[in-house]
Amino acid sequence: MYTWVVSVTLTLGVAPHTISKVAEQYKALGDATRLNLMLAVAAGLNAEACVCDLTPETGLAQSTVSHHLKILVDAGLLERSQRGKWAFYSLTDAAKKLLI
Amino acid sequence: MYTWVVSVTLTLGVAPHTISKVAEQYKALGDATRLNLMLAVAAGLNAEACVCDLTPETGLAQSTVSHHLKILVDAGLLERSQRGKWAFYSLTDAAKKLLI
DNA sequence: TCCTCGTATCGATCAACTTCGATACGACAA
DNA sequence: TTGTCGTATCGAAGTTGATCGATACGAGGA
Repeated sequence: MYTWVVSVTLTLGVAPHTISKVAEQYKALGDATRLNLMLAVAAGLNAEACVCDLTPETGLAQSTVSHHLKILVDAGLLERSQRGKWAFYSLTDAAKKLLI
Repeated sequence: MYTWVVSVTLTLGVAPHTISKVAEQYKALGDATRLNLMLAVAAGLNAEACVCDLTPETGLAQSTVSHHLKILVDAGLLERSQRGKWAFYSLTDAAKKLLI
């Protein structure tokens, strides 16, 4: 009984093995703290931000913010680039497509 | 230090009090089982499906499927309509906008 | 080299989530 | 009314997740 799977693949272009990856991205965005982090990065100068700026925004511990950022990077929604002592995060193309 | 919040409100149209609602929708989609349920509903005849059809698809217990459907309804992604003994679920407009 | 600062990782704690079986509810048929 | 069938709710068990403080790591400056 995989008829609906075939239909989805054809009409929506979603292959079964990519569903878990998409679910991972949705799950990463499905937390108010992480969604705020994404919006803060998007609103930052040059659409990027470092942990030192993000941490005060959230009111959470620095280790917690770093943990959330890692989840977003693993989901393919953020990119990390080290410049000097600072780590800058920016949105990936996949994130821009997902965020409205 | 709410400058970025204002910026987001203006450029993306996301008011702070709606962020948690959006996060709830993303969280609802951030589960492979629920994402499959959404796709199964979308691929169903007339873009709707009843629990009796959905349960065999997932391989999970009927009570578990019913629980996931409730989460999707609470998030505003599915609509429930009772017809006779059967409960039919269909996608809301919000869900159609979120799913690519 | 040694120290400082920004960031990541670790371990623990508490809350939230997923799943199940059992059971209750509601609509229809006999 | 009584029984059956589809669905929702409940309670419990095990898993996952969010958060923190402490600490380790790494780059730059003194």
